[in-house]
Amino acid sequence: MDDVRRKKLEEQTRYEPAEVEGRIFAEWVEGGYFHPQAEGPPEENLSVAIPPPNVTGALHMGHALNGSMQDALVRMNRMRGRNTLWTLGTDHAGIATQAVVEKMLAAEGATRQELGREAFVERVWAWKEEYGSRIVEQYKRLGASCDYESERFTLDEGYVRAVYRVFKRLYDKGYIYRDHYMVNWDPGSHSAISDLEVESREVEDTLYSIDYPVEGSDRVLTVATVRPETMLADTAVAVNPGDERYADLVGKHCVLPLVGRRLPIVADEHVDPEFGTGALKITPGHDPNDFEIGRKHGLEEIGVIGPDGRMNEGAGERFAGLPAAEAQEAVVAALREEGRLRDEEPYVHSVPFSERSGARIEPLISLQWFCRMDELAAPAIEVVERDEVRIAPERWKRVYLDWMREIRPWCISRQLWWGHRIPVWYCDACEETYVAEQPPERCGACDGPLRQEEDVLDTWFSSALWPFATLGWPDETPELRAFYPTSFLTTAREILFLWVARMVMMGLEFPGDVPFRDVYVHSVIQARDGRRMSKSLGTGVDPLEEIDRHGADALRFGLLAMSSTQDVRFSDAKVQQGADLANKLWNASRLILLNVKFEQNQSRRVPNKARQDRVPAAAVEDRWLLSRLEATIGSVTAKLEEYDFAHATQEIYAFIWSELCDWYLEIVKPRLYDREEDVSATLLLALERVLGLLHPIMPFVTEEIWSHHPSRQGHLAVHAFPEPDGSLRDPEAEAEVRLGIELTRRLRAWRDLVEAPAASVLPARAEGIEPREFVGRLARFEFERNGGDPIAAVGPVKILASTEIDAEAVAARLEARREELRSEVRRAEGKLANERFVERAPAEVVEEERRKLERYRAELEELAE
RNA sequence: GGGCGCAUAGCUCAGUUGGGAGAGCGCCAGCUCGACAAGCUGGAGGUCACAGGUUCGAGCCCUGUUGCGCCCACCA
Repeated sequence: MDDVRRKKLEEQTRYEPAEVEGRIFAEWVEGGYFHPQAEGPPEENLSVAIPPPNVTGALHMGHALNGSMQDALVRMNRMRGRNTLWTLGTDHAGIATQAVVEKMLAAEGATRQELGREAFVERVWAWKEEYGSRIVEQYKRLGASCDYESERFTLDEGYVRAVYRVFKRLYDKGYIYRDHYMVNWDPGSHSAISDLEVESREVEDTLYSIDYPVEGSDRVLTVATVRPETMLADTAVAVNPGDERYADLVGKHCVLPLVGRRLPIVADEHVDPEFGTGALKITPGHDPNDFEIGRKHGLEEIGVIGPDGRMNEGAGERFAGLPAAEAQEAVVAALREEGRLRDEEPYVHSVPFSERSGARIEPLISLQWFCRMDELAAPAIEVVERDEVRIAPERWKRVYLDWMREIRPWCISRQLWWGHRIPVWYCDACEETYVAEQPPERCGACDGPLRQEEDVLDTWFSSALWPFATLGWPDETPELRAFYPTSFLTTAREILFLWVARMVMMGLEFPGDVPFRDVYVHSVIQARDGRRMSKSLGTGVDPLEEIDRHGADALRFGLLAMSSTQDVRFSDAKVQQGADLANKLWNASRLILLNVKFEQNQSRRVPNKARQDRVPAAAVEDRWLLSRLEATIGSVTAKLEEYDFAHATQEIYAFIWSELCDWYLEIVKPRLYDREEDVSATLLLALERVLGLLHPIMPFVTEEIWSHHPSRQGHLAVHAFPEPDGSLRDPEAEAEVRLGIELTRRLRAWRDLVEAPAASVLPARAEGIEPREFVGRLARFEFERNGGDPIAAVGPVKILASTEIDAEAVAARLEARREELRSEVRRAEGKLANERFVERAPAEVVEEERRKLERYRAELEELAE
């Protein structure tokens, strides 16, 4: 060790993540450790495709948690020698990105329409080049070991080819089609959106009851609606076929107030006779249900509200041009004037809103592209049923399957400019349509000019191809051969349908295999107060601030420790715990590295009685430590493999803090200061294995400490992960040291109870056992062969009279313990007196109870006055 | 309307197949012990939401109730 580095170890009593992290990360990247060769079969390799963050995005806690999980598993497998790829990239995020750039334009007083499509798209690209890598840089801060050398983007050249290939093939199979259909129109983003991008919220509206006169009669049908302005588009009135009140009216007509249109009265099961009057106005142009009913009965479809949210010509001169909300007031006023408004009352109901823009959805009929899902879903259902794609926790498997079995056509076209422009060309002259991966020159039929479809594809259409498009599909690339299918996906449940399900369908349809073997659905980290973390609520916790404050390792540890299968509140204490652990490990390492005896040729020595060629004379505590570490490695590794990060972190924390630092280091300090060989070998080996085990979770501090370890050859990031080594297990050593620890604890507790001065060394005599040396040292007792009368007993240890101890405190303590024991004896006796317990409980449980009773009685006797 | 999840220490959460309730933080008391005061040692603190049931025995299994959260769904 050179002097400068040694000096650093000696002087730096606190671990400083800020000083370490940037430097270490640069070393990893320089080492090229994160960029694998495309070799070997996928089942031997490990690959993960990062859920691509939006280019507009900033790293939030969800990314940080997800990234911590993936990185833990990726790093563990890389260290195990698997050829490991973690694909990185970003998503063009159509609506979000377009909105950001439009906002910039607005600040300049411009609009995208003024700019024109081509110039606007150029502006977005320019924006992307400048700001789009922000989130990638933020992943680096987290320590994520992604392959930064081959970053992908859903709009890069190769990716577009994949998207067009998929579109063309699905079109040729007849799955993709164009239709006039009811869609969720988002007036905010000015585009259609899919069902999955709609959320419903409770809204208080007014329910209006309107009288529709029946033609040729003085009867009226009273219908109820919260959106009276849509009555202008009514084309029927429906009643339930079983409703006797209206049986005679079915087949007759109503007259639509204000408009005068004749509306057929139809019978349809959908109508609930219990609701209102049992008569339902039918507006196929502006209500999804009515649309269905309308198609069933062949009703006319009239649109009165346009994509701009204003009434169109169909609404009639009186209302055309008004925004829908104003039109509503005008229609109500007009109805009131005509005496058709029977009633109005407050009404709370759920209303669809756009998740993208927050605007209230305007259902309307428009010409859009759709993708039929039934055929794609069928195999995607099977692979999950057969666990070829395993979804954990189990309950999400059912959620996935339930949704897939009810899947409906997907509206894939968006009225945006930023995205994959749909690869369809129209000939206006002869009405031919061309779908192609490459733009056709001219119309093949009439040689006329072609015009490309204006719409772009839903962003999720391209995201669905992520696991294979990033690997070069549709080409048969070496990357695709080596890394597809990917190994696992960790994700938040909110994109289970939006993204995960669609990847499974597309993976099976195109490369022909599942996109990943495991899906782990992790918890959502809520704000500290239990609300959702959200920018608009101001409840977000910024991961980068946490990294600045506590270090990336601390944040990673904290997030993994607080993760769960259920939602959890963000816990500052867990992040702090991570920071404390990094500091603890740093200081323990200083103690070790500055005191061990080390020579090059003994670096791999393993003290263990089972390894006669090594150090047969190793002390029992050395064997205890290595055995405990071995158990911890096995358990932590298993937990990481089953995505149980919370318990993995807790176990490794407990091992380092309690067993390594609180016990082993304290026990061996005298030997360590003597630079004793066995203890040095034990500590160097243990430290190496601990650093390896913890590295996937806390990569920076472990790498930094490793840089001071005398056995170091190369970076820890590519050092061997500690493999299970059964020869290090030593149950006898574990049992023996455990007894010593127990005794030390009881003796310390006894001292505290009788308020013995902290620095005093008390006289004692051990009977029937020979306590290990450390017991007396750590508990501050001097064991004597003879000595005077005992004044108290702690297990096999008799404590002797001493001027340091208050006799009254001892007496009180003894009486308290006797009372405790008497109570335990009563409890055990009662239990054993219960014949049904003795008869029916398993023999070993009863036997255990008897043993306890004996123990309590023996101790009570020992303490008898 | 359907489905799922959650109620355990002051706080945030663990509790695997039923067999004397745990962690971290916080709190109390004591410690400048040659790594770490972001430390060390000891301690207090819980009718496991409520009510029934099954069982020799229930935080855990069953039924119901209450409260909170999430997802799905076309009742105007």
